[in-house]
Amino acid sequence: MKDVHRVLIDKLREHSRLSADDLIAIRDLSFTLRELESGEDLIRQGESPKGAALVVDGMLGRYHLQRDGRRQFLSFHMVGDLPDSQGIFLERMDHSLCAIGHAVAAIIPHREILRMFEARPGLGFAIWRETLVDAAIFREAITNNSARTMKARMAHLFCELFYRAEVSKLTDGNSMQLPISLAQLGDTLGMAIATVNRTISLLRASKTMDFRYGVLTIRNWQSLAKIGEFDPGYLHLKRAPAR
Amino acid sequence: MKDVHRVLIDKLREHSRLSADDLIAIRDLSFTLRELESGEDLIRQGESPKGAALVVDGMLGRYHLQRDGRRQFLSFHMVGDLPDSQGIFLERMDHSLCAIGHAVAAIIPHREILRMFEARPGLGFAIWRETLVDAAIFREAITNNSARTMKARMAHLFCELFYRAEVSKLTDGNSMQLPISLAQLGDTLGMAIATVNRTISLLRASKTMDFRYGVLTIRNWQSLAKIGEFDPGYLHLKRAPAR
DNA sequence: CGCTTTTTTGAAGATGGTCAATGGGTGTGG
DNA sequence: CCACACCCATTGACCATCTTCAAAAAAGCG
Repeated sequence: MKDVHRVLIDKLREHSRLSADDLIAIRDLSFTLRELESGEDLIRQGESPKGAALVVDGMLGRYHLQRDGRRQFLSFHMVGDLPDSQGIFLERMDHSLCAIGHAVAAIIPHREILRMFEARPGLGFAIWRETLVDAAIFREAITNNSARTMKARMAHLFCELFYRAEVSKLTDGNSMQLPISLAQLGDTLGMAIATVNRTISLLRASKTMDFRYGVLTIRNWQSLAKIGEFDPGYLHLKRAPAR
Repeated sequence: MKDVHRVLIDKLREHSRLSADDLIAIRDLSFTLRELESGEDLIRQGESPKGAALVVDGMLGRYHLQRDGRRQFLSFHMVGDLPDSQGIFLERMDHSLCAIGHAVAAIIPHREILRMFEARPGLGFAIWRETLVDAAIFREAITNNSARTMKARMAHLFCELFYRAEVSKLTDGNSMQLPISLAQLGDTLGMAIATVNRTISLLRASKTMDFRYGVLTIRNWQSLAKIGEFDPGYLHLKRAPAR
């Protein structure tokens, strides 16, 4: 069984110093586990959650549901992320949250989180910081989907996901689990599924990466990062991987 | 002379209740005024600001500077906004901030803001909430630039700007100041300048809006909102305009 | 009033979307 | 164990849209 509190602690320690009292405060948080099958929604646009989700296993994705029923994916979240921490202060969800592949989330009641913030402001600042990095990732997505070529766009997304996974020790050598379909990639990068396929073929041909069976493999990080114009500064990480 | 503290108080009151002590804490904040001419940078990508800017007059814009020198605008900020409040917790700027037309900003030292958060957590929550709405606006921009037609994209941007301006009482009837060039609109929406012009012509022809001489005029809000698929929910405003 | 910047318009070409068909892999039920 | 069905990936062809390039008109500025 996974230590849920530990997952949060490790995540916050990626950038913030936690005191002994901070650790106690985190360990005091209660939660309920929720297991999700691939594609299942954890919360939907318009709803008002009473708790915040912590990714404990697998991956979650945020998406806007459009009028015509199509989806626009906004971001992907891995173990340790708090993908709907905004719900603590914003009443209604302006987007939905679903499982990308099989996933497990711990739901922590807002009221306990707020109590923790009052008692230990530093923890509030640490989580605030998380939400700010989130925003930086959104900003980068705006630029990615608005100003880059299809090839660069896709390379950038893969670079970001792999880099973040590596920082959180979720990679396996040069590979990582990424149980996402081409259609979902299209809904993320704003391209038609045919283009997604052709673009992936191009990247494969360039020997910089491979993506098959829900597994992303990096073959040449330097080249891939160059193609995707990937500069990890916007992730605001203190402890960057060696690459 | 404008009352800088009042600008911030009014902004926070758009969604948060402030106590008498909160008001005192805000009034205790010191600041330095900075006047910017059109296009001038307030802070650049990579720098580490020591204070946060509050828009006191005019408009500021955030943008990514790309390798090839082109810009991608990320958001626009009006009187009352704190466009770089993220700088309080994130060391380095991952984007730049410039004046859109003539503008005035008040720079408030981070250290005083942090002291205020410790003393009055509720004010921290109010500003945190601001940064979360910011993130929601970024999310909407991802969807806008990735999944909408050129016409819808532009209509949506104009709807958002006008709606936000109206909430902050910055409109003049059906018009607002928007001293932005077509080239900048292109760098915002991810379209070539020729397309920007042709798209604006389309919207003009539809009698839903006009945009000339740095002034945006709404002629038919309902239609424009429909064209842009604009639903203000993501702005998380408590007090919505009558429209 | 002359200069610069911005807007406007036209035409050609590139790019990506749409549509349609094929193939591979997996799971189910007979 | 095989047949079938379904989902997803793959590929090709055509077409619509947007970008690029170029040039003229209009507006802003000293």
